[in-house]
Amino acid sequence: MSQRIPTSTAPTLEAVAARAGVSRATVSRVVNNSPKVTDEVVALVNAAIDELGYVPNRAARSLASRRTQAIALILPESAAKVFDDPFFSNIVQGIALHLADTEYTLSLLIASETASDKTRRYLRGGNVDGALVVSHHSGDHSYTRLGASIPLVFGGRPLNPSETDSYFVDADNVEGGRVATQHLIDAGRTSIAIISGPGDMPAGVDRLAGWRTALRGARLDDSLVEHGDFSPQSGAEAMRRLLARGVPIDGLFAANDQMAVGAYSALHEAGLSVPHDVSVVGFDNDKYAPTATPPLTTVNQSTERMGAKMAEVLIRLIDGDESVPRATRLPAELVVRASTSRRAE
Amino acid sequence: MSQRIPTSTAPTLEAVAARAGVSRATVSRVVNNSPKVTDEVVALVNAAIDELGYVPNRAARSLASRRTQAIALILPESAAKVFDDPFFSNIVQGIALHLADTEYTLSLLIASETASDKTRRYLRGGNVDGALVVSHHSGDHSYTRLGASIPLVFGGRPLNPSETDSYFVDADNVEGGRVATQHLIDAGRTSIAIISGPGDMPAGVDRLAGWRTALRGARLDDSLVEHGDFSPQSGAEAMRRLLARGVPIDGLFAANDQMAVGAYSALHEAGLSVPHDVSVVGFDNDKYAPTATPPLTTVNQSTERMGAKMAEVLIRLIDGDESVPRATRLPAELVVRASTSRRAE
DNA sequence: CTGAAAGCGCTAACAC
DNA sequence: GTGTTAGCGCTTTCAG
Repeated sequence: MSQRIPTSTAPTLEAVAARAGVSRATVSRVVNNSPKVTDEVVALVNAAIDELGYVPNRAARSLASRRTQAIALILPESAAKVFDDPFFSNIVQGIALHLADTEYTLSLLIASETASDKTRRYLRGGNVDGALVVSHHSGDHSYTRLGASIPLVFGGRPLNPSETDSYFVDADNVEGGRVATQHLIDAGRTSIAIISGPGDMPAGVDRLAGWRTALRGARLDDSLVEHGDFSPQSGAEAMRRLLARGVPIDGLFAANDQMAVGAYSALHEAGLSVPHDVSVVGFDNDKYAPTATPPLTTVNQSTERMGAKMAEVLIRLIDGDESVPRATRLPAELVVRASTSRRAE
Repeated sequence: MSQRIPTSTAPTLEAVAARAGVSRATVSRVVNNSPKVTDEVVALVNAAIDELGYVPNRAARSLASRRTQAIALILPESAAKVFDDPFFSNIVQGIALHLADTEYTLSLLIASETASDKTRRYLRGGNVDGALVVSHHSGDHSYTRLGASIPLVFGGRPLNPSETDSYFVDADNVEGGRVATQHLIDAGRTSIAIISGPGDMPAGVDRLAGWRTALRGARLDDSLVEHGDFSPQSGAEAMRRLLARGVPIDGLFAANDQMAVGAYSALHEAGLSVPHDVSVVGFDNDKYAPTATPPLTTVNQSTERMGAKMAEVLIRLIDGDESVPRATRLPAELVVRASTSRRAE
């Protein structure tokens, strides 16, 4: 009554073999879709499998084949805020959904920076066939070295060019920033500021680069730059600093939606209306964007698709596919909402 | 160049044994903290482990010990919205953080209702030592049967009393509902309505029961009930129906924050002010609560702690702890904000 | 195309 | 306390 009896009900491959009147090797072949088995035998074995409700034991399989059929997702952020951020949520979701169609299992590792040693051991211990590393910060590319012992795919490009030999998938931040800014330009805005991200985060750097490209292309001033840390508060503060410069501003590109919304309040304080006085474009198309007042024009980077793509690339890597490019960039598309409008002539 | 060479660098237990001059069994004992090993030998073995950078192979260990050191988290919701909901995000986080202190690994399973057969197979295939099942809906207790073959812990109590023999951890919704309502009563409110959840969701039912208990205790009318589906829209609609009854209402308890916020707009339409005319209490203390206008008084159910508790209970179950109670209820605490005020005399 | 045999790396009785 | 001996359930050469 009190012991957990080992599930004697779990049929083994051997039982299936006996039931089907073949050898264990053959059953194994069928289970693994080996092409070299007669159709008849396949049917026979499958019947036995169904009758017995056989499910292969993953540990045994993994021990014998030296593959785990599992991949790790490492979230090195300060754990406390990991899931608050829609960015992470969506990535996880994209990964999970992609994996649902495969035989792979997802192991979630929240590696607080201090525990990253434990994490390393885990990854090197043959627990997973590969790992996905996601972070907003670039420092977390400290995992890079592990790439030698196990396939690794990063979400977001590495900041450091010397680490350019790691695999990553990233939104096309440069192009996204360019398109966002061009939209402002096309609407007749001529004094366009940016609230950029921290200088050590590739996403921020790249979006800034896109903004600059667009402005230079239109021969407009590209000196209206302030930095935030992607939080709404920092967006509001950056906006105040921009306004304090005394230069009239009629367009704003914020490197993410949260800062854009923060900027809203600073603009409001200053008696400026959005989009009339200042048109605003954000980035991310997170769930606050459509419900902001006014709804925010932004760049959609489909984080979910990014997660799926990361999983896809990793699996190809695990399968030894040599043709996978180091960098995969996902297209960024503009989503126009009410925060931008043509400038009245 | 093109093959993924098996990590020949991974030292085995045998190598450690040789290095330390002991048997493999002894190394195994040390690795597993067996009490019956001399301190000297332990030191010797650990030294060898460090020098070699030995990491036990999980598959082998699991095959031999018949334990996987992994647990599954099953999210049976329509996958699309799983991570949008802070409820899930926080639970996952709580689980992940708790597990970080253990030897257990978390496998994420997003089981779309249709795929639940694949999920069952997975769970029965000896892939995990136990599983956590989280859902807003009660139908998902369809996993209950699996409880016989593998330890299972549910998030949220089962709706059906016949399933009362499964393990679950839940917020104390009844008490939470009572406290929320009592707060309104204490503030001098005498006509207190509720926007409850769907009748088939335990959380809704329990919160309603708490509301009723408080009102009856104060001998107040408990007929002002309308149901919503936990969405803001449904909250607004339910509020309109309540107002349409023609009975003056000066207090409202909404079964979750999102419906409370929905009710805000309906009250606003009707020209009623919060908290002056109608004081409002929500439930969940989700992230919209503090930023609503006015900030919402609500019941905090600490979903993150719930996740952690679920993991804790499951692990105790896996360890054969017989003393774990079937039900674990987490205290719900009132968080007072500006949406409630004393009624002017 | 199928079977036989040899492990994968570790744990768990059982002896000593 | 420590070593010996069997496997855990599966994959994988190697024959046939």
